[in-house]
Amino acid sequence: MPDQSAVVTRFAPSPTGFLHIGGARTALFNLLYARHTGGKFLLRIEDTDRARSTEAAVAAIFEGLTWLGVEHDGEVVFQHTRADRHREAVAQLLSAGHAYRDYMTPDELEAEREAARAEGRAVRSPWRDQDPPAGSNLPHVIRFKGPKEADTVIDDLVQGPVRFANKDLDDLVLLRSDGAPTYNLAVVVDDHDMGVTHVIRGDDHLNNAPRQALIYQALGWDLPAFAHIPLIHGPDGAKLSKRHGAQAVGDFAAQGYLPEAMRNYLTRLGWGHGDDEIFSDEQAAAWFDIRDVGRAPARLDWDKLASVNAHYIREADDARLAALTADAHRARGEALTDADLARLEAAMPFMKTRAKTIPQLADETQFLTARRPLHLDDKARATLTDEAASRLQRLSEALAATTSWTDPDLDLLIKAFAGAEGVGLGKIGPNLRAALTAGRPSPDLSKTLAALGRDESLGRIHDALSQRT
RNA sequence: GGUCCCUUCGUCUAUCGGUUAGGACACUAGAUUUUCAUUCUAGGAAGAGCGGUUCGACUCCGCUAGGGACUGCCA
Repeated sequence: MPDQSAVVTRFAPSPTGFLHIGGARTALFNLLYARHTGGKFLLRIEDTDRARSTEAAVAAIFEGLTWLGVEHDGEVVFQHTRADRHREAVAQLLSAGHAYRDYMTPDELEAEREAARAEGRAVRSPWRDQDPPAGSNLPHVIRFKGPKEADTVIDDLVQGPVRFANKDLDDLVLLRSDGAPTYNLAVVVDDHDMGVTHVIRGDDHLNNAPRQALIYQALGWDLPAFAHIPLIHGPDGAKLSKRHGAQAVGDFAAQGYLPEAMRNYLTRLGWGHGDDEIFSDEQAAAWFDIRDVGRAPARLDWDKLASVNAHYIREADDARLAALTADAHRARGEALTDADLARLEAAMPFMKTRAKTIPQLADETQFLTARRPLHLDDKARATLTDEAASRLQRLSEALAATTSWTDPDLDLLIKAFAGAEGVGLGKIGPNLRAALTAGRPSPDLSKTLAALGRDESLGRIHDALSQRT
């Protein structure tokens, strides 16, 4: 016997563009709440507006959610396939006197809208309380006939109780003149039929909630719990848009953020669990309660996102990071060899602590994939005096002679060499580094040598020596 | 214009009437250091304003200001 009290949440995007980061967070909160309560998380595509919905947008939503790791339970519901069921609900409303046919022309509607705005009242149709015109074959929409007295209170899980006066609510269009159902009708019917118990969505829908609640009541259905979460804003506090650098989840993927970092960051944005900043998916599910979500819109903070990302990069598998970093190199037009790939992976344990994003990791590993001969700049050449060059030559010979080309041993070798030469590392490091990387950032010299390998290292030193003027 | 929502360090947040208002990111200073980073230590930084309620308000109420959403035969 199914548990009648089990929680069912859903994410219901409309496929009219990319998957917005705010939508992604809404999906994440729905997922988290479902996991927290042991319930189900469903996905529904709100494509009742056939003209604006596209296949590409549907694909972008699936792709974005998959990348983020927000996986739904059960089959995806496409809202437009349920139009007959929606019309059935409207027929029920009509026969019960909770809906009416509205024959206003576009011009009449426009005039009424202006009048209503000027008078500071809700839009009203004269057909609400009038018999259909003669013939009644005329084009018309079907509107909900809501009560005009009393109040409707939405006991929102995030916003608290919110009271709306019914007289301020206009009569929603349920069916368009072509017979197609509208959003406000479809959400109610679908959420009910899908058994949704908790409607968690952006707070841009808070004003729709009372109208939808009235439809539930007219249909004789129980109301789900509502939770309207604040939207995500850009760093400047304005609604997130293109000029903020990213708004689609695909943008974040392309900019080198890891999905697990995005989940952590997005969960923490607008929600908190004491002082916890970094937490696993399991912890998030265990701690997350929709009631703890904040009521104020949160701003996207690139620095903090980068910091969280840096943490997850350090935790990530080396082979996975090497592959992502290789992709970033290729995206810059570099052709990588198998040797490059091998070096990338071997170097990852100590390279991944140096970057906050994948593109940065590509920057940091440039010294690995650069092609011989590396070109020394004037300054580097100038530092390669006769004395420095002959010392570098001796170091090269010492390196060539070693039988253990590993980080700790190379480190010992360099220090022993400096001791034998009677100079500090400062007399050796800069020249060796210039020869090895030609100014590119690189880790400890011993690590740089180890990552490059014996042949490449020796070759680069040889190249540098031959560039003396 | 109308309806509704929001307001703690620069940012994300903790606090659920009594705290030196805590943490994280960012920032500043110092230490470490063969480049660039990292790491470590220390530091500055907040309750929008005004009235109430209360022995006592960041926490409760009201007003003001500022931000935002909606006001579609879009979702």
